Amino acid sequence: MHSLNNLIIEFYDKLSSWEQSVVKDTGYSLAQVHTIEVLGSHGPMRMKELADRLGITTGTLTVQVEKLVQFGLIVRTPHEVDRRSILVELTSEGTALHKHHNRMHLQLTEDITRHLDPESIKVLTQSFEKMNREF
Amino acid sequence: MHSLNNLIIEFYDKLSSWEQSVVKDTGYSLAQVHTIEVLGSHGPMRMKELADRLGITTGTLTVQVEKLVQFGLIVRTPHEVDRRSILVELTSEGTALHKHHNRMHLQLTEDITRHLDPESIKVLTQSFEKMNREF
DNA sequence: CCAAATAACTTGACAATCAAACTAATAAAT
DNA sequence: ATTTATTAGTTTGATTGTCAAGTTATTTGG
Repeated sequence: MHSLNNLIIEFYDKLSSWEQSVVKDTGYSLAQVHTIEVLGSHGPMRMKELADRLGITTGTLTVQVEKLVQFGLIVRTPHEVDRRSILVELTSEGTALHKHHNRMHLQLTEDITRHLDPESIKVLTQSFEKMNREF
Repeated sequence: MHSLNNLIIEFYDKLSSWEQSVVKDTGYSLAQVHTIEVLGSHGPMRMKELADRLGITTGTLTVQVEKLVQFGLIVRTPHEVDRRSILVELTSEGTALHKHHNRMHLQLTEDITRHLDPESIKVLTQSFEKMNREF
């Protein structure tokens, strides 16, 4: 258990470093790419929901979104029923960035699992499913 | 492979959120606790090495270390042979913080793996070992 | 209908960060 | 051995990410 704990911490650290270097190559900041990632994987959403998912306040997000709009990565559209809200969604350029980032992630997953046999990958997948449920 | 990739991303996200909330409870910042963690798990080291491990510049670290010294979590001692260098190490209070944080991590690991059978834990451990080697 | 809650925005104040310039010490080259 | 280049750490100035608190517009609940 102790060693598994250390391995998880090490895994997390290495993933952080990897993410940082991959993001740097895009020319956008970590916070910016993270925002794109959330929108890309969950679809358009309100400011409030996006802020919650990112773990930041809506005040911070307002500024962040402003920049991403200027970059042409996202657009703001009024919410159809709630006029207080606005929907944030990716432009085609934002979608392209998300897809690119996703491909990097997939490539990493392939790279780090290349010495695992099919049975281990199966157990690993099931274990991640169970662990993710317990957070 | 695709689903494993998504599970890893989800795992990473959840671990990030967990870390953020656990760190917030300590009253110290994420960057500060991270510094303590590295010193706690690798022992005293020079500024340069610490900066490299944290993925920041020595300029940033100088400021960061200054604060941690003021908090009484770390101390600076001159390097015995290289007079350009400084060794940074945890005080007993810093060590206590590290131990506390470590216990939180261990508890989390126990919590998220509680529905895994011993054989899965074994495979999971081996898989993490192999994956960590491939980064 | 009105009070309370909610969504987004604005502003002011800090952290954290980097790059570049700087000092001191060591290592390398000739 | 003397000079040159490299390395360790610090300082400074600018930028980014962040929050808390206050603002406005809208919706919801009593």
